[in-house]
Amino acid sequence: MELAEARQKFIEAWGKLGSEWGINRTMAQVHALLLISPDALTTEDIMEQLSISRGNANMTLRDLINWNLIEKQHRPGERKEYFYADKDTWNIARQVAKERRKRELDPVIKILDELSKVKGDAKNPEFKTFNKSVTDINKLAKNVDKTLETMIKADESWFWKSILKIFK
Amino acid sequence: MELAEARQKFIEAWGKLGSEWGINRTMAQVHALLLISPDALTTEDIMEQLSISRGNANMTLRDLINWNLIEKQHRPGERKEYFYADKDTWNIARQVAKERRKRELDPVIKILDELSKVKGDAKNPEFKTFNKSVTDINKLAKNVDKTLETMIKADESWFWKSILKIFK
DNA sequence: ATTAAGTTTCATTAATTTTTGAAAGTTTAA
DNA sequence: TTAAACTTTCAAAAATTAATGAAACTTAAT
Repeated sequence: MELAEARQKFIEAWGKLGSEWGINRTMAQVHALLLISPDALTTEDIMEQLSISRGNANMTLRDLINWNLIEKQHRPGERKEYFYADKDTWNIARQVAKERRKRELDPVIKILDELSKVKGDAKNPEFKTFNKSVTDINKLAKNVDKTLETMIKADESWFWKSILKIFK
Repeated sequence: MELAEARQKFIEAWGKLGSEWGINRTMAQVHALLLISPDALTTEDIMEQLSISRGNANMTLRDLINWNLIEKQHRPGERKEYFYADKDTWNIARQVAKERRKRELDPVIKILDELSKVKGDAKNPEFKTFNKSVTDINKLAKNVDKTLETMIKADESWFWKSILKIFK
């Protein structure tokens, strides 16, 4: 396979995975493109290589910056802005984990905590079932939360060494 | 908070979380409703409680069955079909992990394996960057895959005890 | 065989999400 | 200042995804 074709496939695959996981396809594709670009790219480069509009490119780049996955670079004597992606896969994974935890898991845990407190008649099957499901899911969510917390702080080789050791 | 209100909130929260993770909101809500229902429900019950159409209810229930999250039940002397959700949270988590791994992670690993094999000029920065990103992501994806594999097979208390022990 | 109860399908409609592109806004150098 | 280079915004359009509901289908009891 030619490098050009392989690059294209990578961008597509990353875009597809992104969209299956609630991340807009273009955002994932722009990220993929930057990941395999040795040098920082301009908005124009990105628009051209992915055939997307200026508005779309701009919004997407802003989002990626907010997720801390790419950074703006400036070059002396130039007005243009360049965008560069952090190439450290472990940083990327941690960053994504961090953002999604904050935006999605934490709010749910907050609600589950509240719902765990709801009181009711211990004889009422409807209450019992509700209570058990909520409590159980809450516990699971908290375990996931703690694990993510550790992962976010952890050094990559240590993390996988530890995980894979128990699971060998 | 009243039980009825709490149930409503739970259904909403589960629906929202689902949609953020690429699972259709209605599917997550039907699952939530069944999770907090002590007895199996009919299509009619579900249509009514969530105000959705018969077609939508039917498709959603079929999907949930395919994900192995709910089961059809029949009662002697009755034509109606009843739907009942597995209430074991750990089973649910494993089941979801299993399905998403099969549908989403495995195909990406397959592509990454192919892309890792692409040969190129070791002096070409474009090739070097591509190769490094693909190889690194591939390693990460395989570690995740192994961890999921273990989780899918594991007993809950063992799994969290092991994980949280290293991370305490 | 007929019918009534229940289930499934799928073309159409509705809702949501994403993208466009032109206009407005900013910045910097002359 | 002015104007060129570049960035941002956002209303409208397009694309995608989900939901509806009526008709077709299935099943089982009479």
